[in-house]
Amino acid sequence: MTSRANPKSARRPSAGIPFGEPKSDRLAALQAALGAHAATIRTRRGQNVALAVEGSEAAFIVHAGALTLNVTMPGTSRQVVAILFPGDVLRSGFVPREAEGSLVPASSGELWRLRWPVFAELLAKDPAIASFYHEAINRQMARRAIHVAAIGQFDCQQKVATFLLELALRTGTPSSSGSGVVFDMPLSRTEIADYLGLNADTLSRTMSRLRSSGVLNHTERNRALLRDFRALAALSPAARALIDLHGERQLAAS
Amino acid sequence: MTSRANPKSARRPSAGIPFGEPKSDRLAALQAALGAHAATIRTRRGQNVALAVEGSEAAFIVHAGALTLNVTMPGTSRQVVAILFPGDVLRSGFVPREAEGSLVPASSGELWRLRWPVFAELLAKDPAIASFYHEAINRQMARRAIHVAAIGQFDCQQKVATFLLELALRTGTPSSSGSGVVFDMPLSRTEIADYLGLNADTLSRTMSRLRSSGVLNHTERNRALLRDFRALAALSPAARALIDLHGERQLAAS
DNA sequence: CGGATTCTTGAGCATATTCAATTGTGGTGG
DNA sequence: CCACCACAATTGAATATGCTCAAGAATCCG
Repeated sequence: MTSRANPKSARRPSAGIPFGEPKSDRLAALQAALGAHAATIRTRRGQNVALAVEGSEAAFIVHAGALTLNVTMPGTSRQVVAILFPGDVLRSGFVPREAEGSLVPASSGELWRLRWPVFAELLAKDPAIASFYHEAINRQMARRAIHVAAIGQFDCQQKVATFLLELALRTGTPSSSGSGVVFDMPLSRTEIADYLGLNADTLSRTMSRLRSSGVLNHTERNRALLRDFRALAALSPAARALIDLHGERQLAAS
Repeated sequence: MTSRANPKSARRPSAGIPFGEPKSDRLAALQAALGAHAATIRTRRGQNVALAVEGSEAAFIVHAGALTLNVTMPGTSRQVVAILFPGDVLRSGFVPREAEGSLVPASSGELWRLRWPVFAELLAKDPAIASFYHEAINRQMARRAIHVAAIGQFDCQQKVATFLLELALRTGTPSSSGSGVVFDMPLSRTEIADYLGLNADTLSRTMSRLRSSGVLNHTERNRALLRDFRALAALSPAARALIDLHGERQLAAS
């Protein structure tokens, strides 16, 4: 990982856009290191994953698929606190009690679960696991900072643009037809709205506007084609931060 | 630490309200364990604390005082991502690059700083340090979840009530005159507004309303007297979650 | 193909923002 | 000690942005 305050980091905002590639090799190595300590959970959209194992704290590692981490305060609608993708880590204590926390798969995938004390032990013993964990926490904290800034300061269109950008960077692949990016839409409109602190109606309107302006294009129900990446990036104040964050791995390889 | 999903945790929402007490003993023990590895930084309100040491990542531990962690996306106003109090931990990687991150003391206090690799080493070697760190991350993640829910879903009054509640629980002490709680207001109106994703004008209006309804009372400039804790708690959907989160230490002692 | 769910879209409304004027506070120097 | 300044906080009136509610269209699923 490059150092944070490197005065001139080798980012190329105008050149190739760095899209997330599966880090399956690294996760596979991790799985080997975790050995028999981790329970594998196959996830299916909408089911509820229990945040604790038999009353004790647990650690989760996302292997495949996407999940939403939700919180609901009494009298208000649900808030999607984070969207978890492969490589992300969750400790059940990250969700406040008395807040109706829930972990809900947005698509089918796989999850590894360990009891926290066991995982803590592994963290102390295995430097590779520790490094993975600290990296993951680092990334997730940074992502949350961007998320907080988005829901706190952005207007509706900026929020939506930021969300689409995030999705494109994390799960998108360059489209076969050249200039665009295609990516899955694992979340429903309501879920996206709850993630962005928006009304579902307002969100729908905004996305329609993006579609009619030619930036976006729904091919199928749960799939999107981003026609103009640059135009979308120009709509999101967080574009540079997001590209920097998600392009990190790509940079290391270049 | 109590297990997260203990079916009937021994919380007493209606009985005594658990206010934060200084954990100076635990922090003192930590300081001893950190030994000569940590640099001590005295903070003064408004100064800017560099997030990196000579270009490499750093870890910070708050010993005294309060700090704001800020992020500013181009074209939008600053967002206060978190307010850090004694016992909180920050790794410079938690702040996304390209987001104009800054760490700014809200009051005078003290900060310990280590190079990240050194701290990571200590984490692996010293179980007490590891446990402290994981606890801190746990708490901060949970707090951020509440914060996200607040800026995403709450209306103006709920946001303000939640903020005041958080401050009262984290830094307040029962007032000498009996029923109230007094606490410092380390943040300016603008900073509070940026923390809550509100306009400073709107915030001021809302606080005036709370004051005229008798819940709140400014004694001096940077000090507040919370007259009616229960009334304020009733205004915040996050009240239960916050009390649960900040009352934990108190419970352990009881 | 029908029924349920999700998504879209419009019209009216409410809440928070903007902008500007005013008051209050703290610091500095005469 | 007071006058002065700069800055922070308060408040009002007008505006705008996103929300609510309700109806219709599209999509999914059995």
